[in-house]
Amino acid sequence: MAREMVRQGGRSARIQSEVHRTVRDMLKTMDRGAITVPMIAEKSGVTPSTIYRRWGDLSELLADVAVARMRPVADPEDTGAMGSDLETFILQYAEEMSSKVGRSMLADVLGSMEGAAAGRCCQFTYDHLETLRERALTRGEKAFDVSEAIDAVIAPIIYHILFRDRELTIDYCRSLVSRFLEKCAGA
Amino acid sequence: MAREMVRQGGRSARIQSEVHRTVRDMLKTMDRGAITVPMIAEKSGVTPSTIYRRWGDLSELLADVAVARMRPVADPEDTGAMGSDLETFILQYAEEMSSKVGRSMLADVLGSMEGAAAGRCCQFTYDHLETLRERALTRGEKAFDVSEAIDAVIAPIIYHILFRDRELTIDYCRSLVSRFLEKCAGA
DNA sequence: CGGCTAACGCTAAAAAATTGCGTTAAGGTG
DNA sequence: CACCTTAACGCAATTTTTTAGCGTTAGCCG
Repeated sequence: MAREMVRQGGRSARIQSEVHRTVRDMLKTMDRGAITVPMIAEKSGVTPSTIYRRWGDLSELLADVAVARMRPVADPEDTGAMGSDLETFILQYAEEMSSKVGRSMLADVLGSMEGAAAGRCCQFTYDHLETLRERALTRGEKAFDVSEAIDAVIAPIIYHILFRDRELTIDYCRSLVSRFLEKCAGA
Repeated sequence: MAREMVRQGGRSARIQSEVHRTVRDMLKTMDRGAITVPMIAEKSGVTPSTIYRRWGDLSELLADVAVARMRPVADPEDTGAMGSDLETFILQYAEEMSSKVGRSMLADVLGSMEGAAAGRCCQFTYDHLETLRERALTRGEKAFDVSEAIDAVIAPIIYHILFRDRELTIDYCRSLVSRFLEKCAGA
C-alpha cells in the first residue's frame, strides 16, 4: 500500500495526549531549561525511545505542545463593532503572549526549525483577524486589511515580547490599535 | 577579595576567539541541528568541559557567537538625507537578517533565555536608528522617532522572517519605509 | 475474523553532559 | 621583578541522554 498511514486513534492518541499533558504540567511548575526527555517519559508512563521516535527531539516536542496550546478553541468575541472587536482581541492576545507561558510557547515554536510550527501558529492569528474582518464586512463596515493589521499591531507586540525591550502595557497596545484604525479610516 | 574577577587577556581570550571562529565556520558548512559541543571542542583544540563551564550550554554559546556577529563594525552609511539613509539601512538590515545565517543568528539569540542576548542585539538596531535620527537633526530635518520606526518597520520585518509567512521582497521593505516616512511627515 | 504494519516497549550501545581534582597562567602586590 | 592568589583550563571518571536493533502490541482495512 503506497499511501502513508498515520494512526490517529487508540493507544497512539492516548500517548500523545498524555505526553502533552505532562509537558504542560511541567512547564507550570519548573524551569524550561530543566526539562528533559527522560523526565517527561517517566511522568507520562512512556519509554524515552517512544518520544524520540515520534517527535525526534525535545525542541520539536515542545513546539508541538505549544502549537496545540495556541490552537484557538473559539472565535474571537463579537462586541458589535470592528473597532472594539479588534481591541478586545488584541488586548487578550497581548496578555496571553506576554505571560510566562506565552513567552515560553513563542520561544518553543520559534525554536523548532524542522516542523512548520511557526507557520501554523501565526496562521491562527491570521484566521482570527480574518474572522473579524469578515464580520465587519457583514455589518457593512469598512474593514481593515489583515496583512496590514499584522504589520501594524501584531508584529510590534511580538517584537517587544521577544526582545524584552519595552514594557507591554495595556495603554501601549490600545494605542497601536487606535492608530491603526485611524490610518485605515484615513486611507 | 570581594571583587568578581574576570580574565580578559591571554589564554582565555585566545580560546574564546578560537571557539567563536570554529562555530562561525561550522555554521557556514553544516546544518545547525547537527552541531554539538564535543565537535566544536575538537575543532577548536579545546576540551568539551571548558566550553560547558564557560558558556554552560550549546544554545548559550550560539547566542554569544550570534551577538558578536551582529555587533556593528561601523555606523550606517550617510547618503545625505534622512529618507535615503533609512531606506538604505533597512534594506541592508532586511537582507542580512533574512539570509540563512541571519535567520540562524536570530534563532540563536532568541533561544537563550539566560543571558541578555536578545536585549543586547536589539540595542544595536536601536543605536543605529538613533544615529540616523541625530544625523537628520544635525541636518535640520524633521527627524523620526526611533521607537516608532521599530514598530513600523523593524518589527514587521522581524516578524515575517521568524514566522516565514511572507516573502520579504525589496519592494515590500521599501513600502514599509516610505509609508512610515509619510506618516511622520503628516504628523 | 485475519492480515498488515505503524507504533510501542525493552535493551544495549553510543554520544553527550556533568563533576572532581590537579595544573596552568592572568593579574595584582610587596 | 619575584611572588601570591585564583580564574580558567585539561584530563579522566561518572552520570545522563540519545540512538538503534529487535521482538511485541494493537490500529486499520478488506
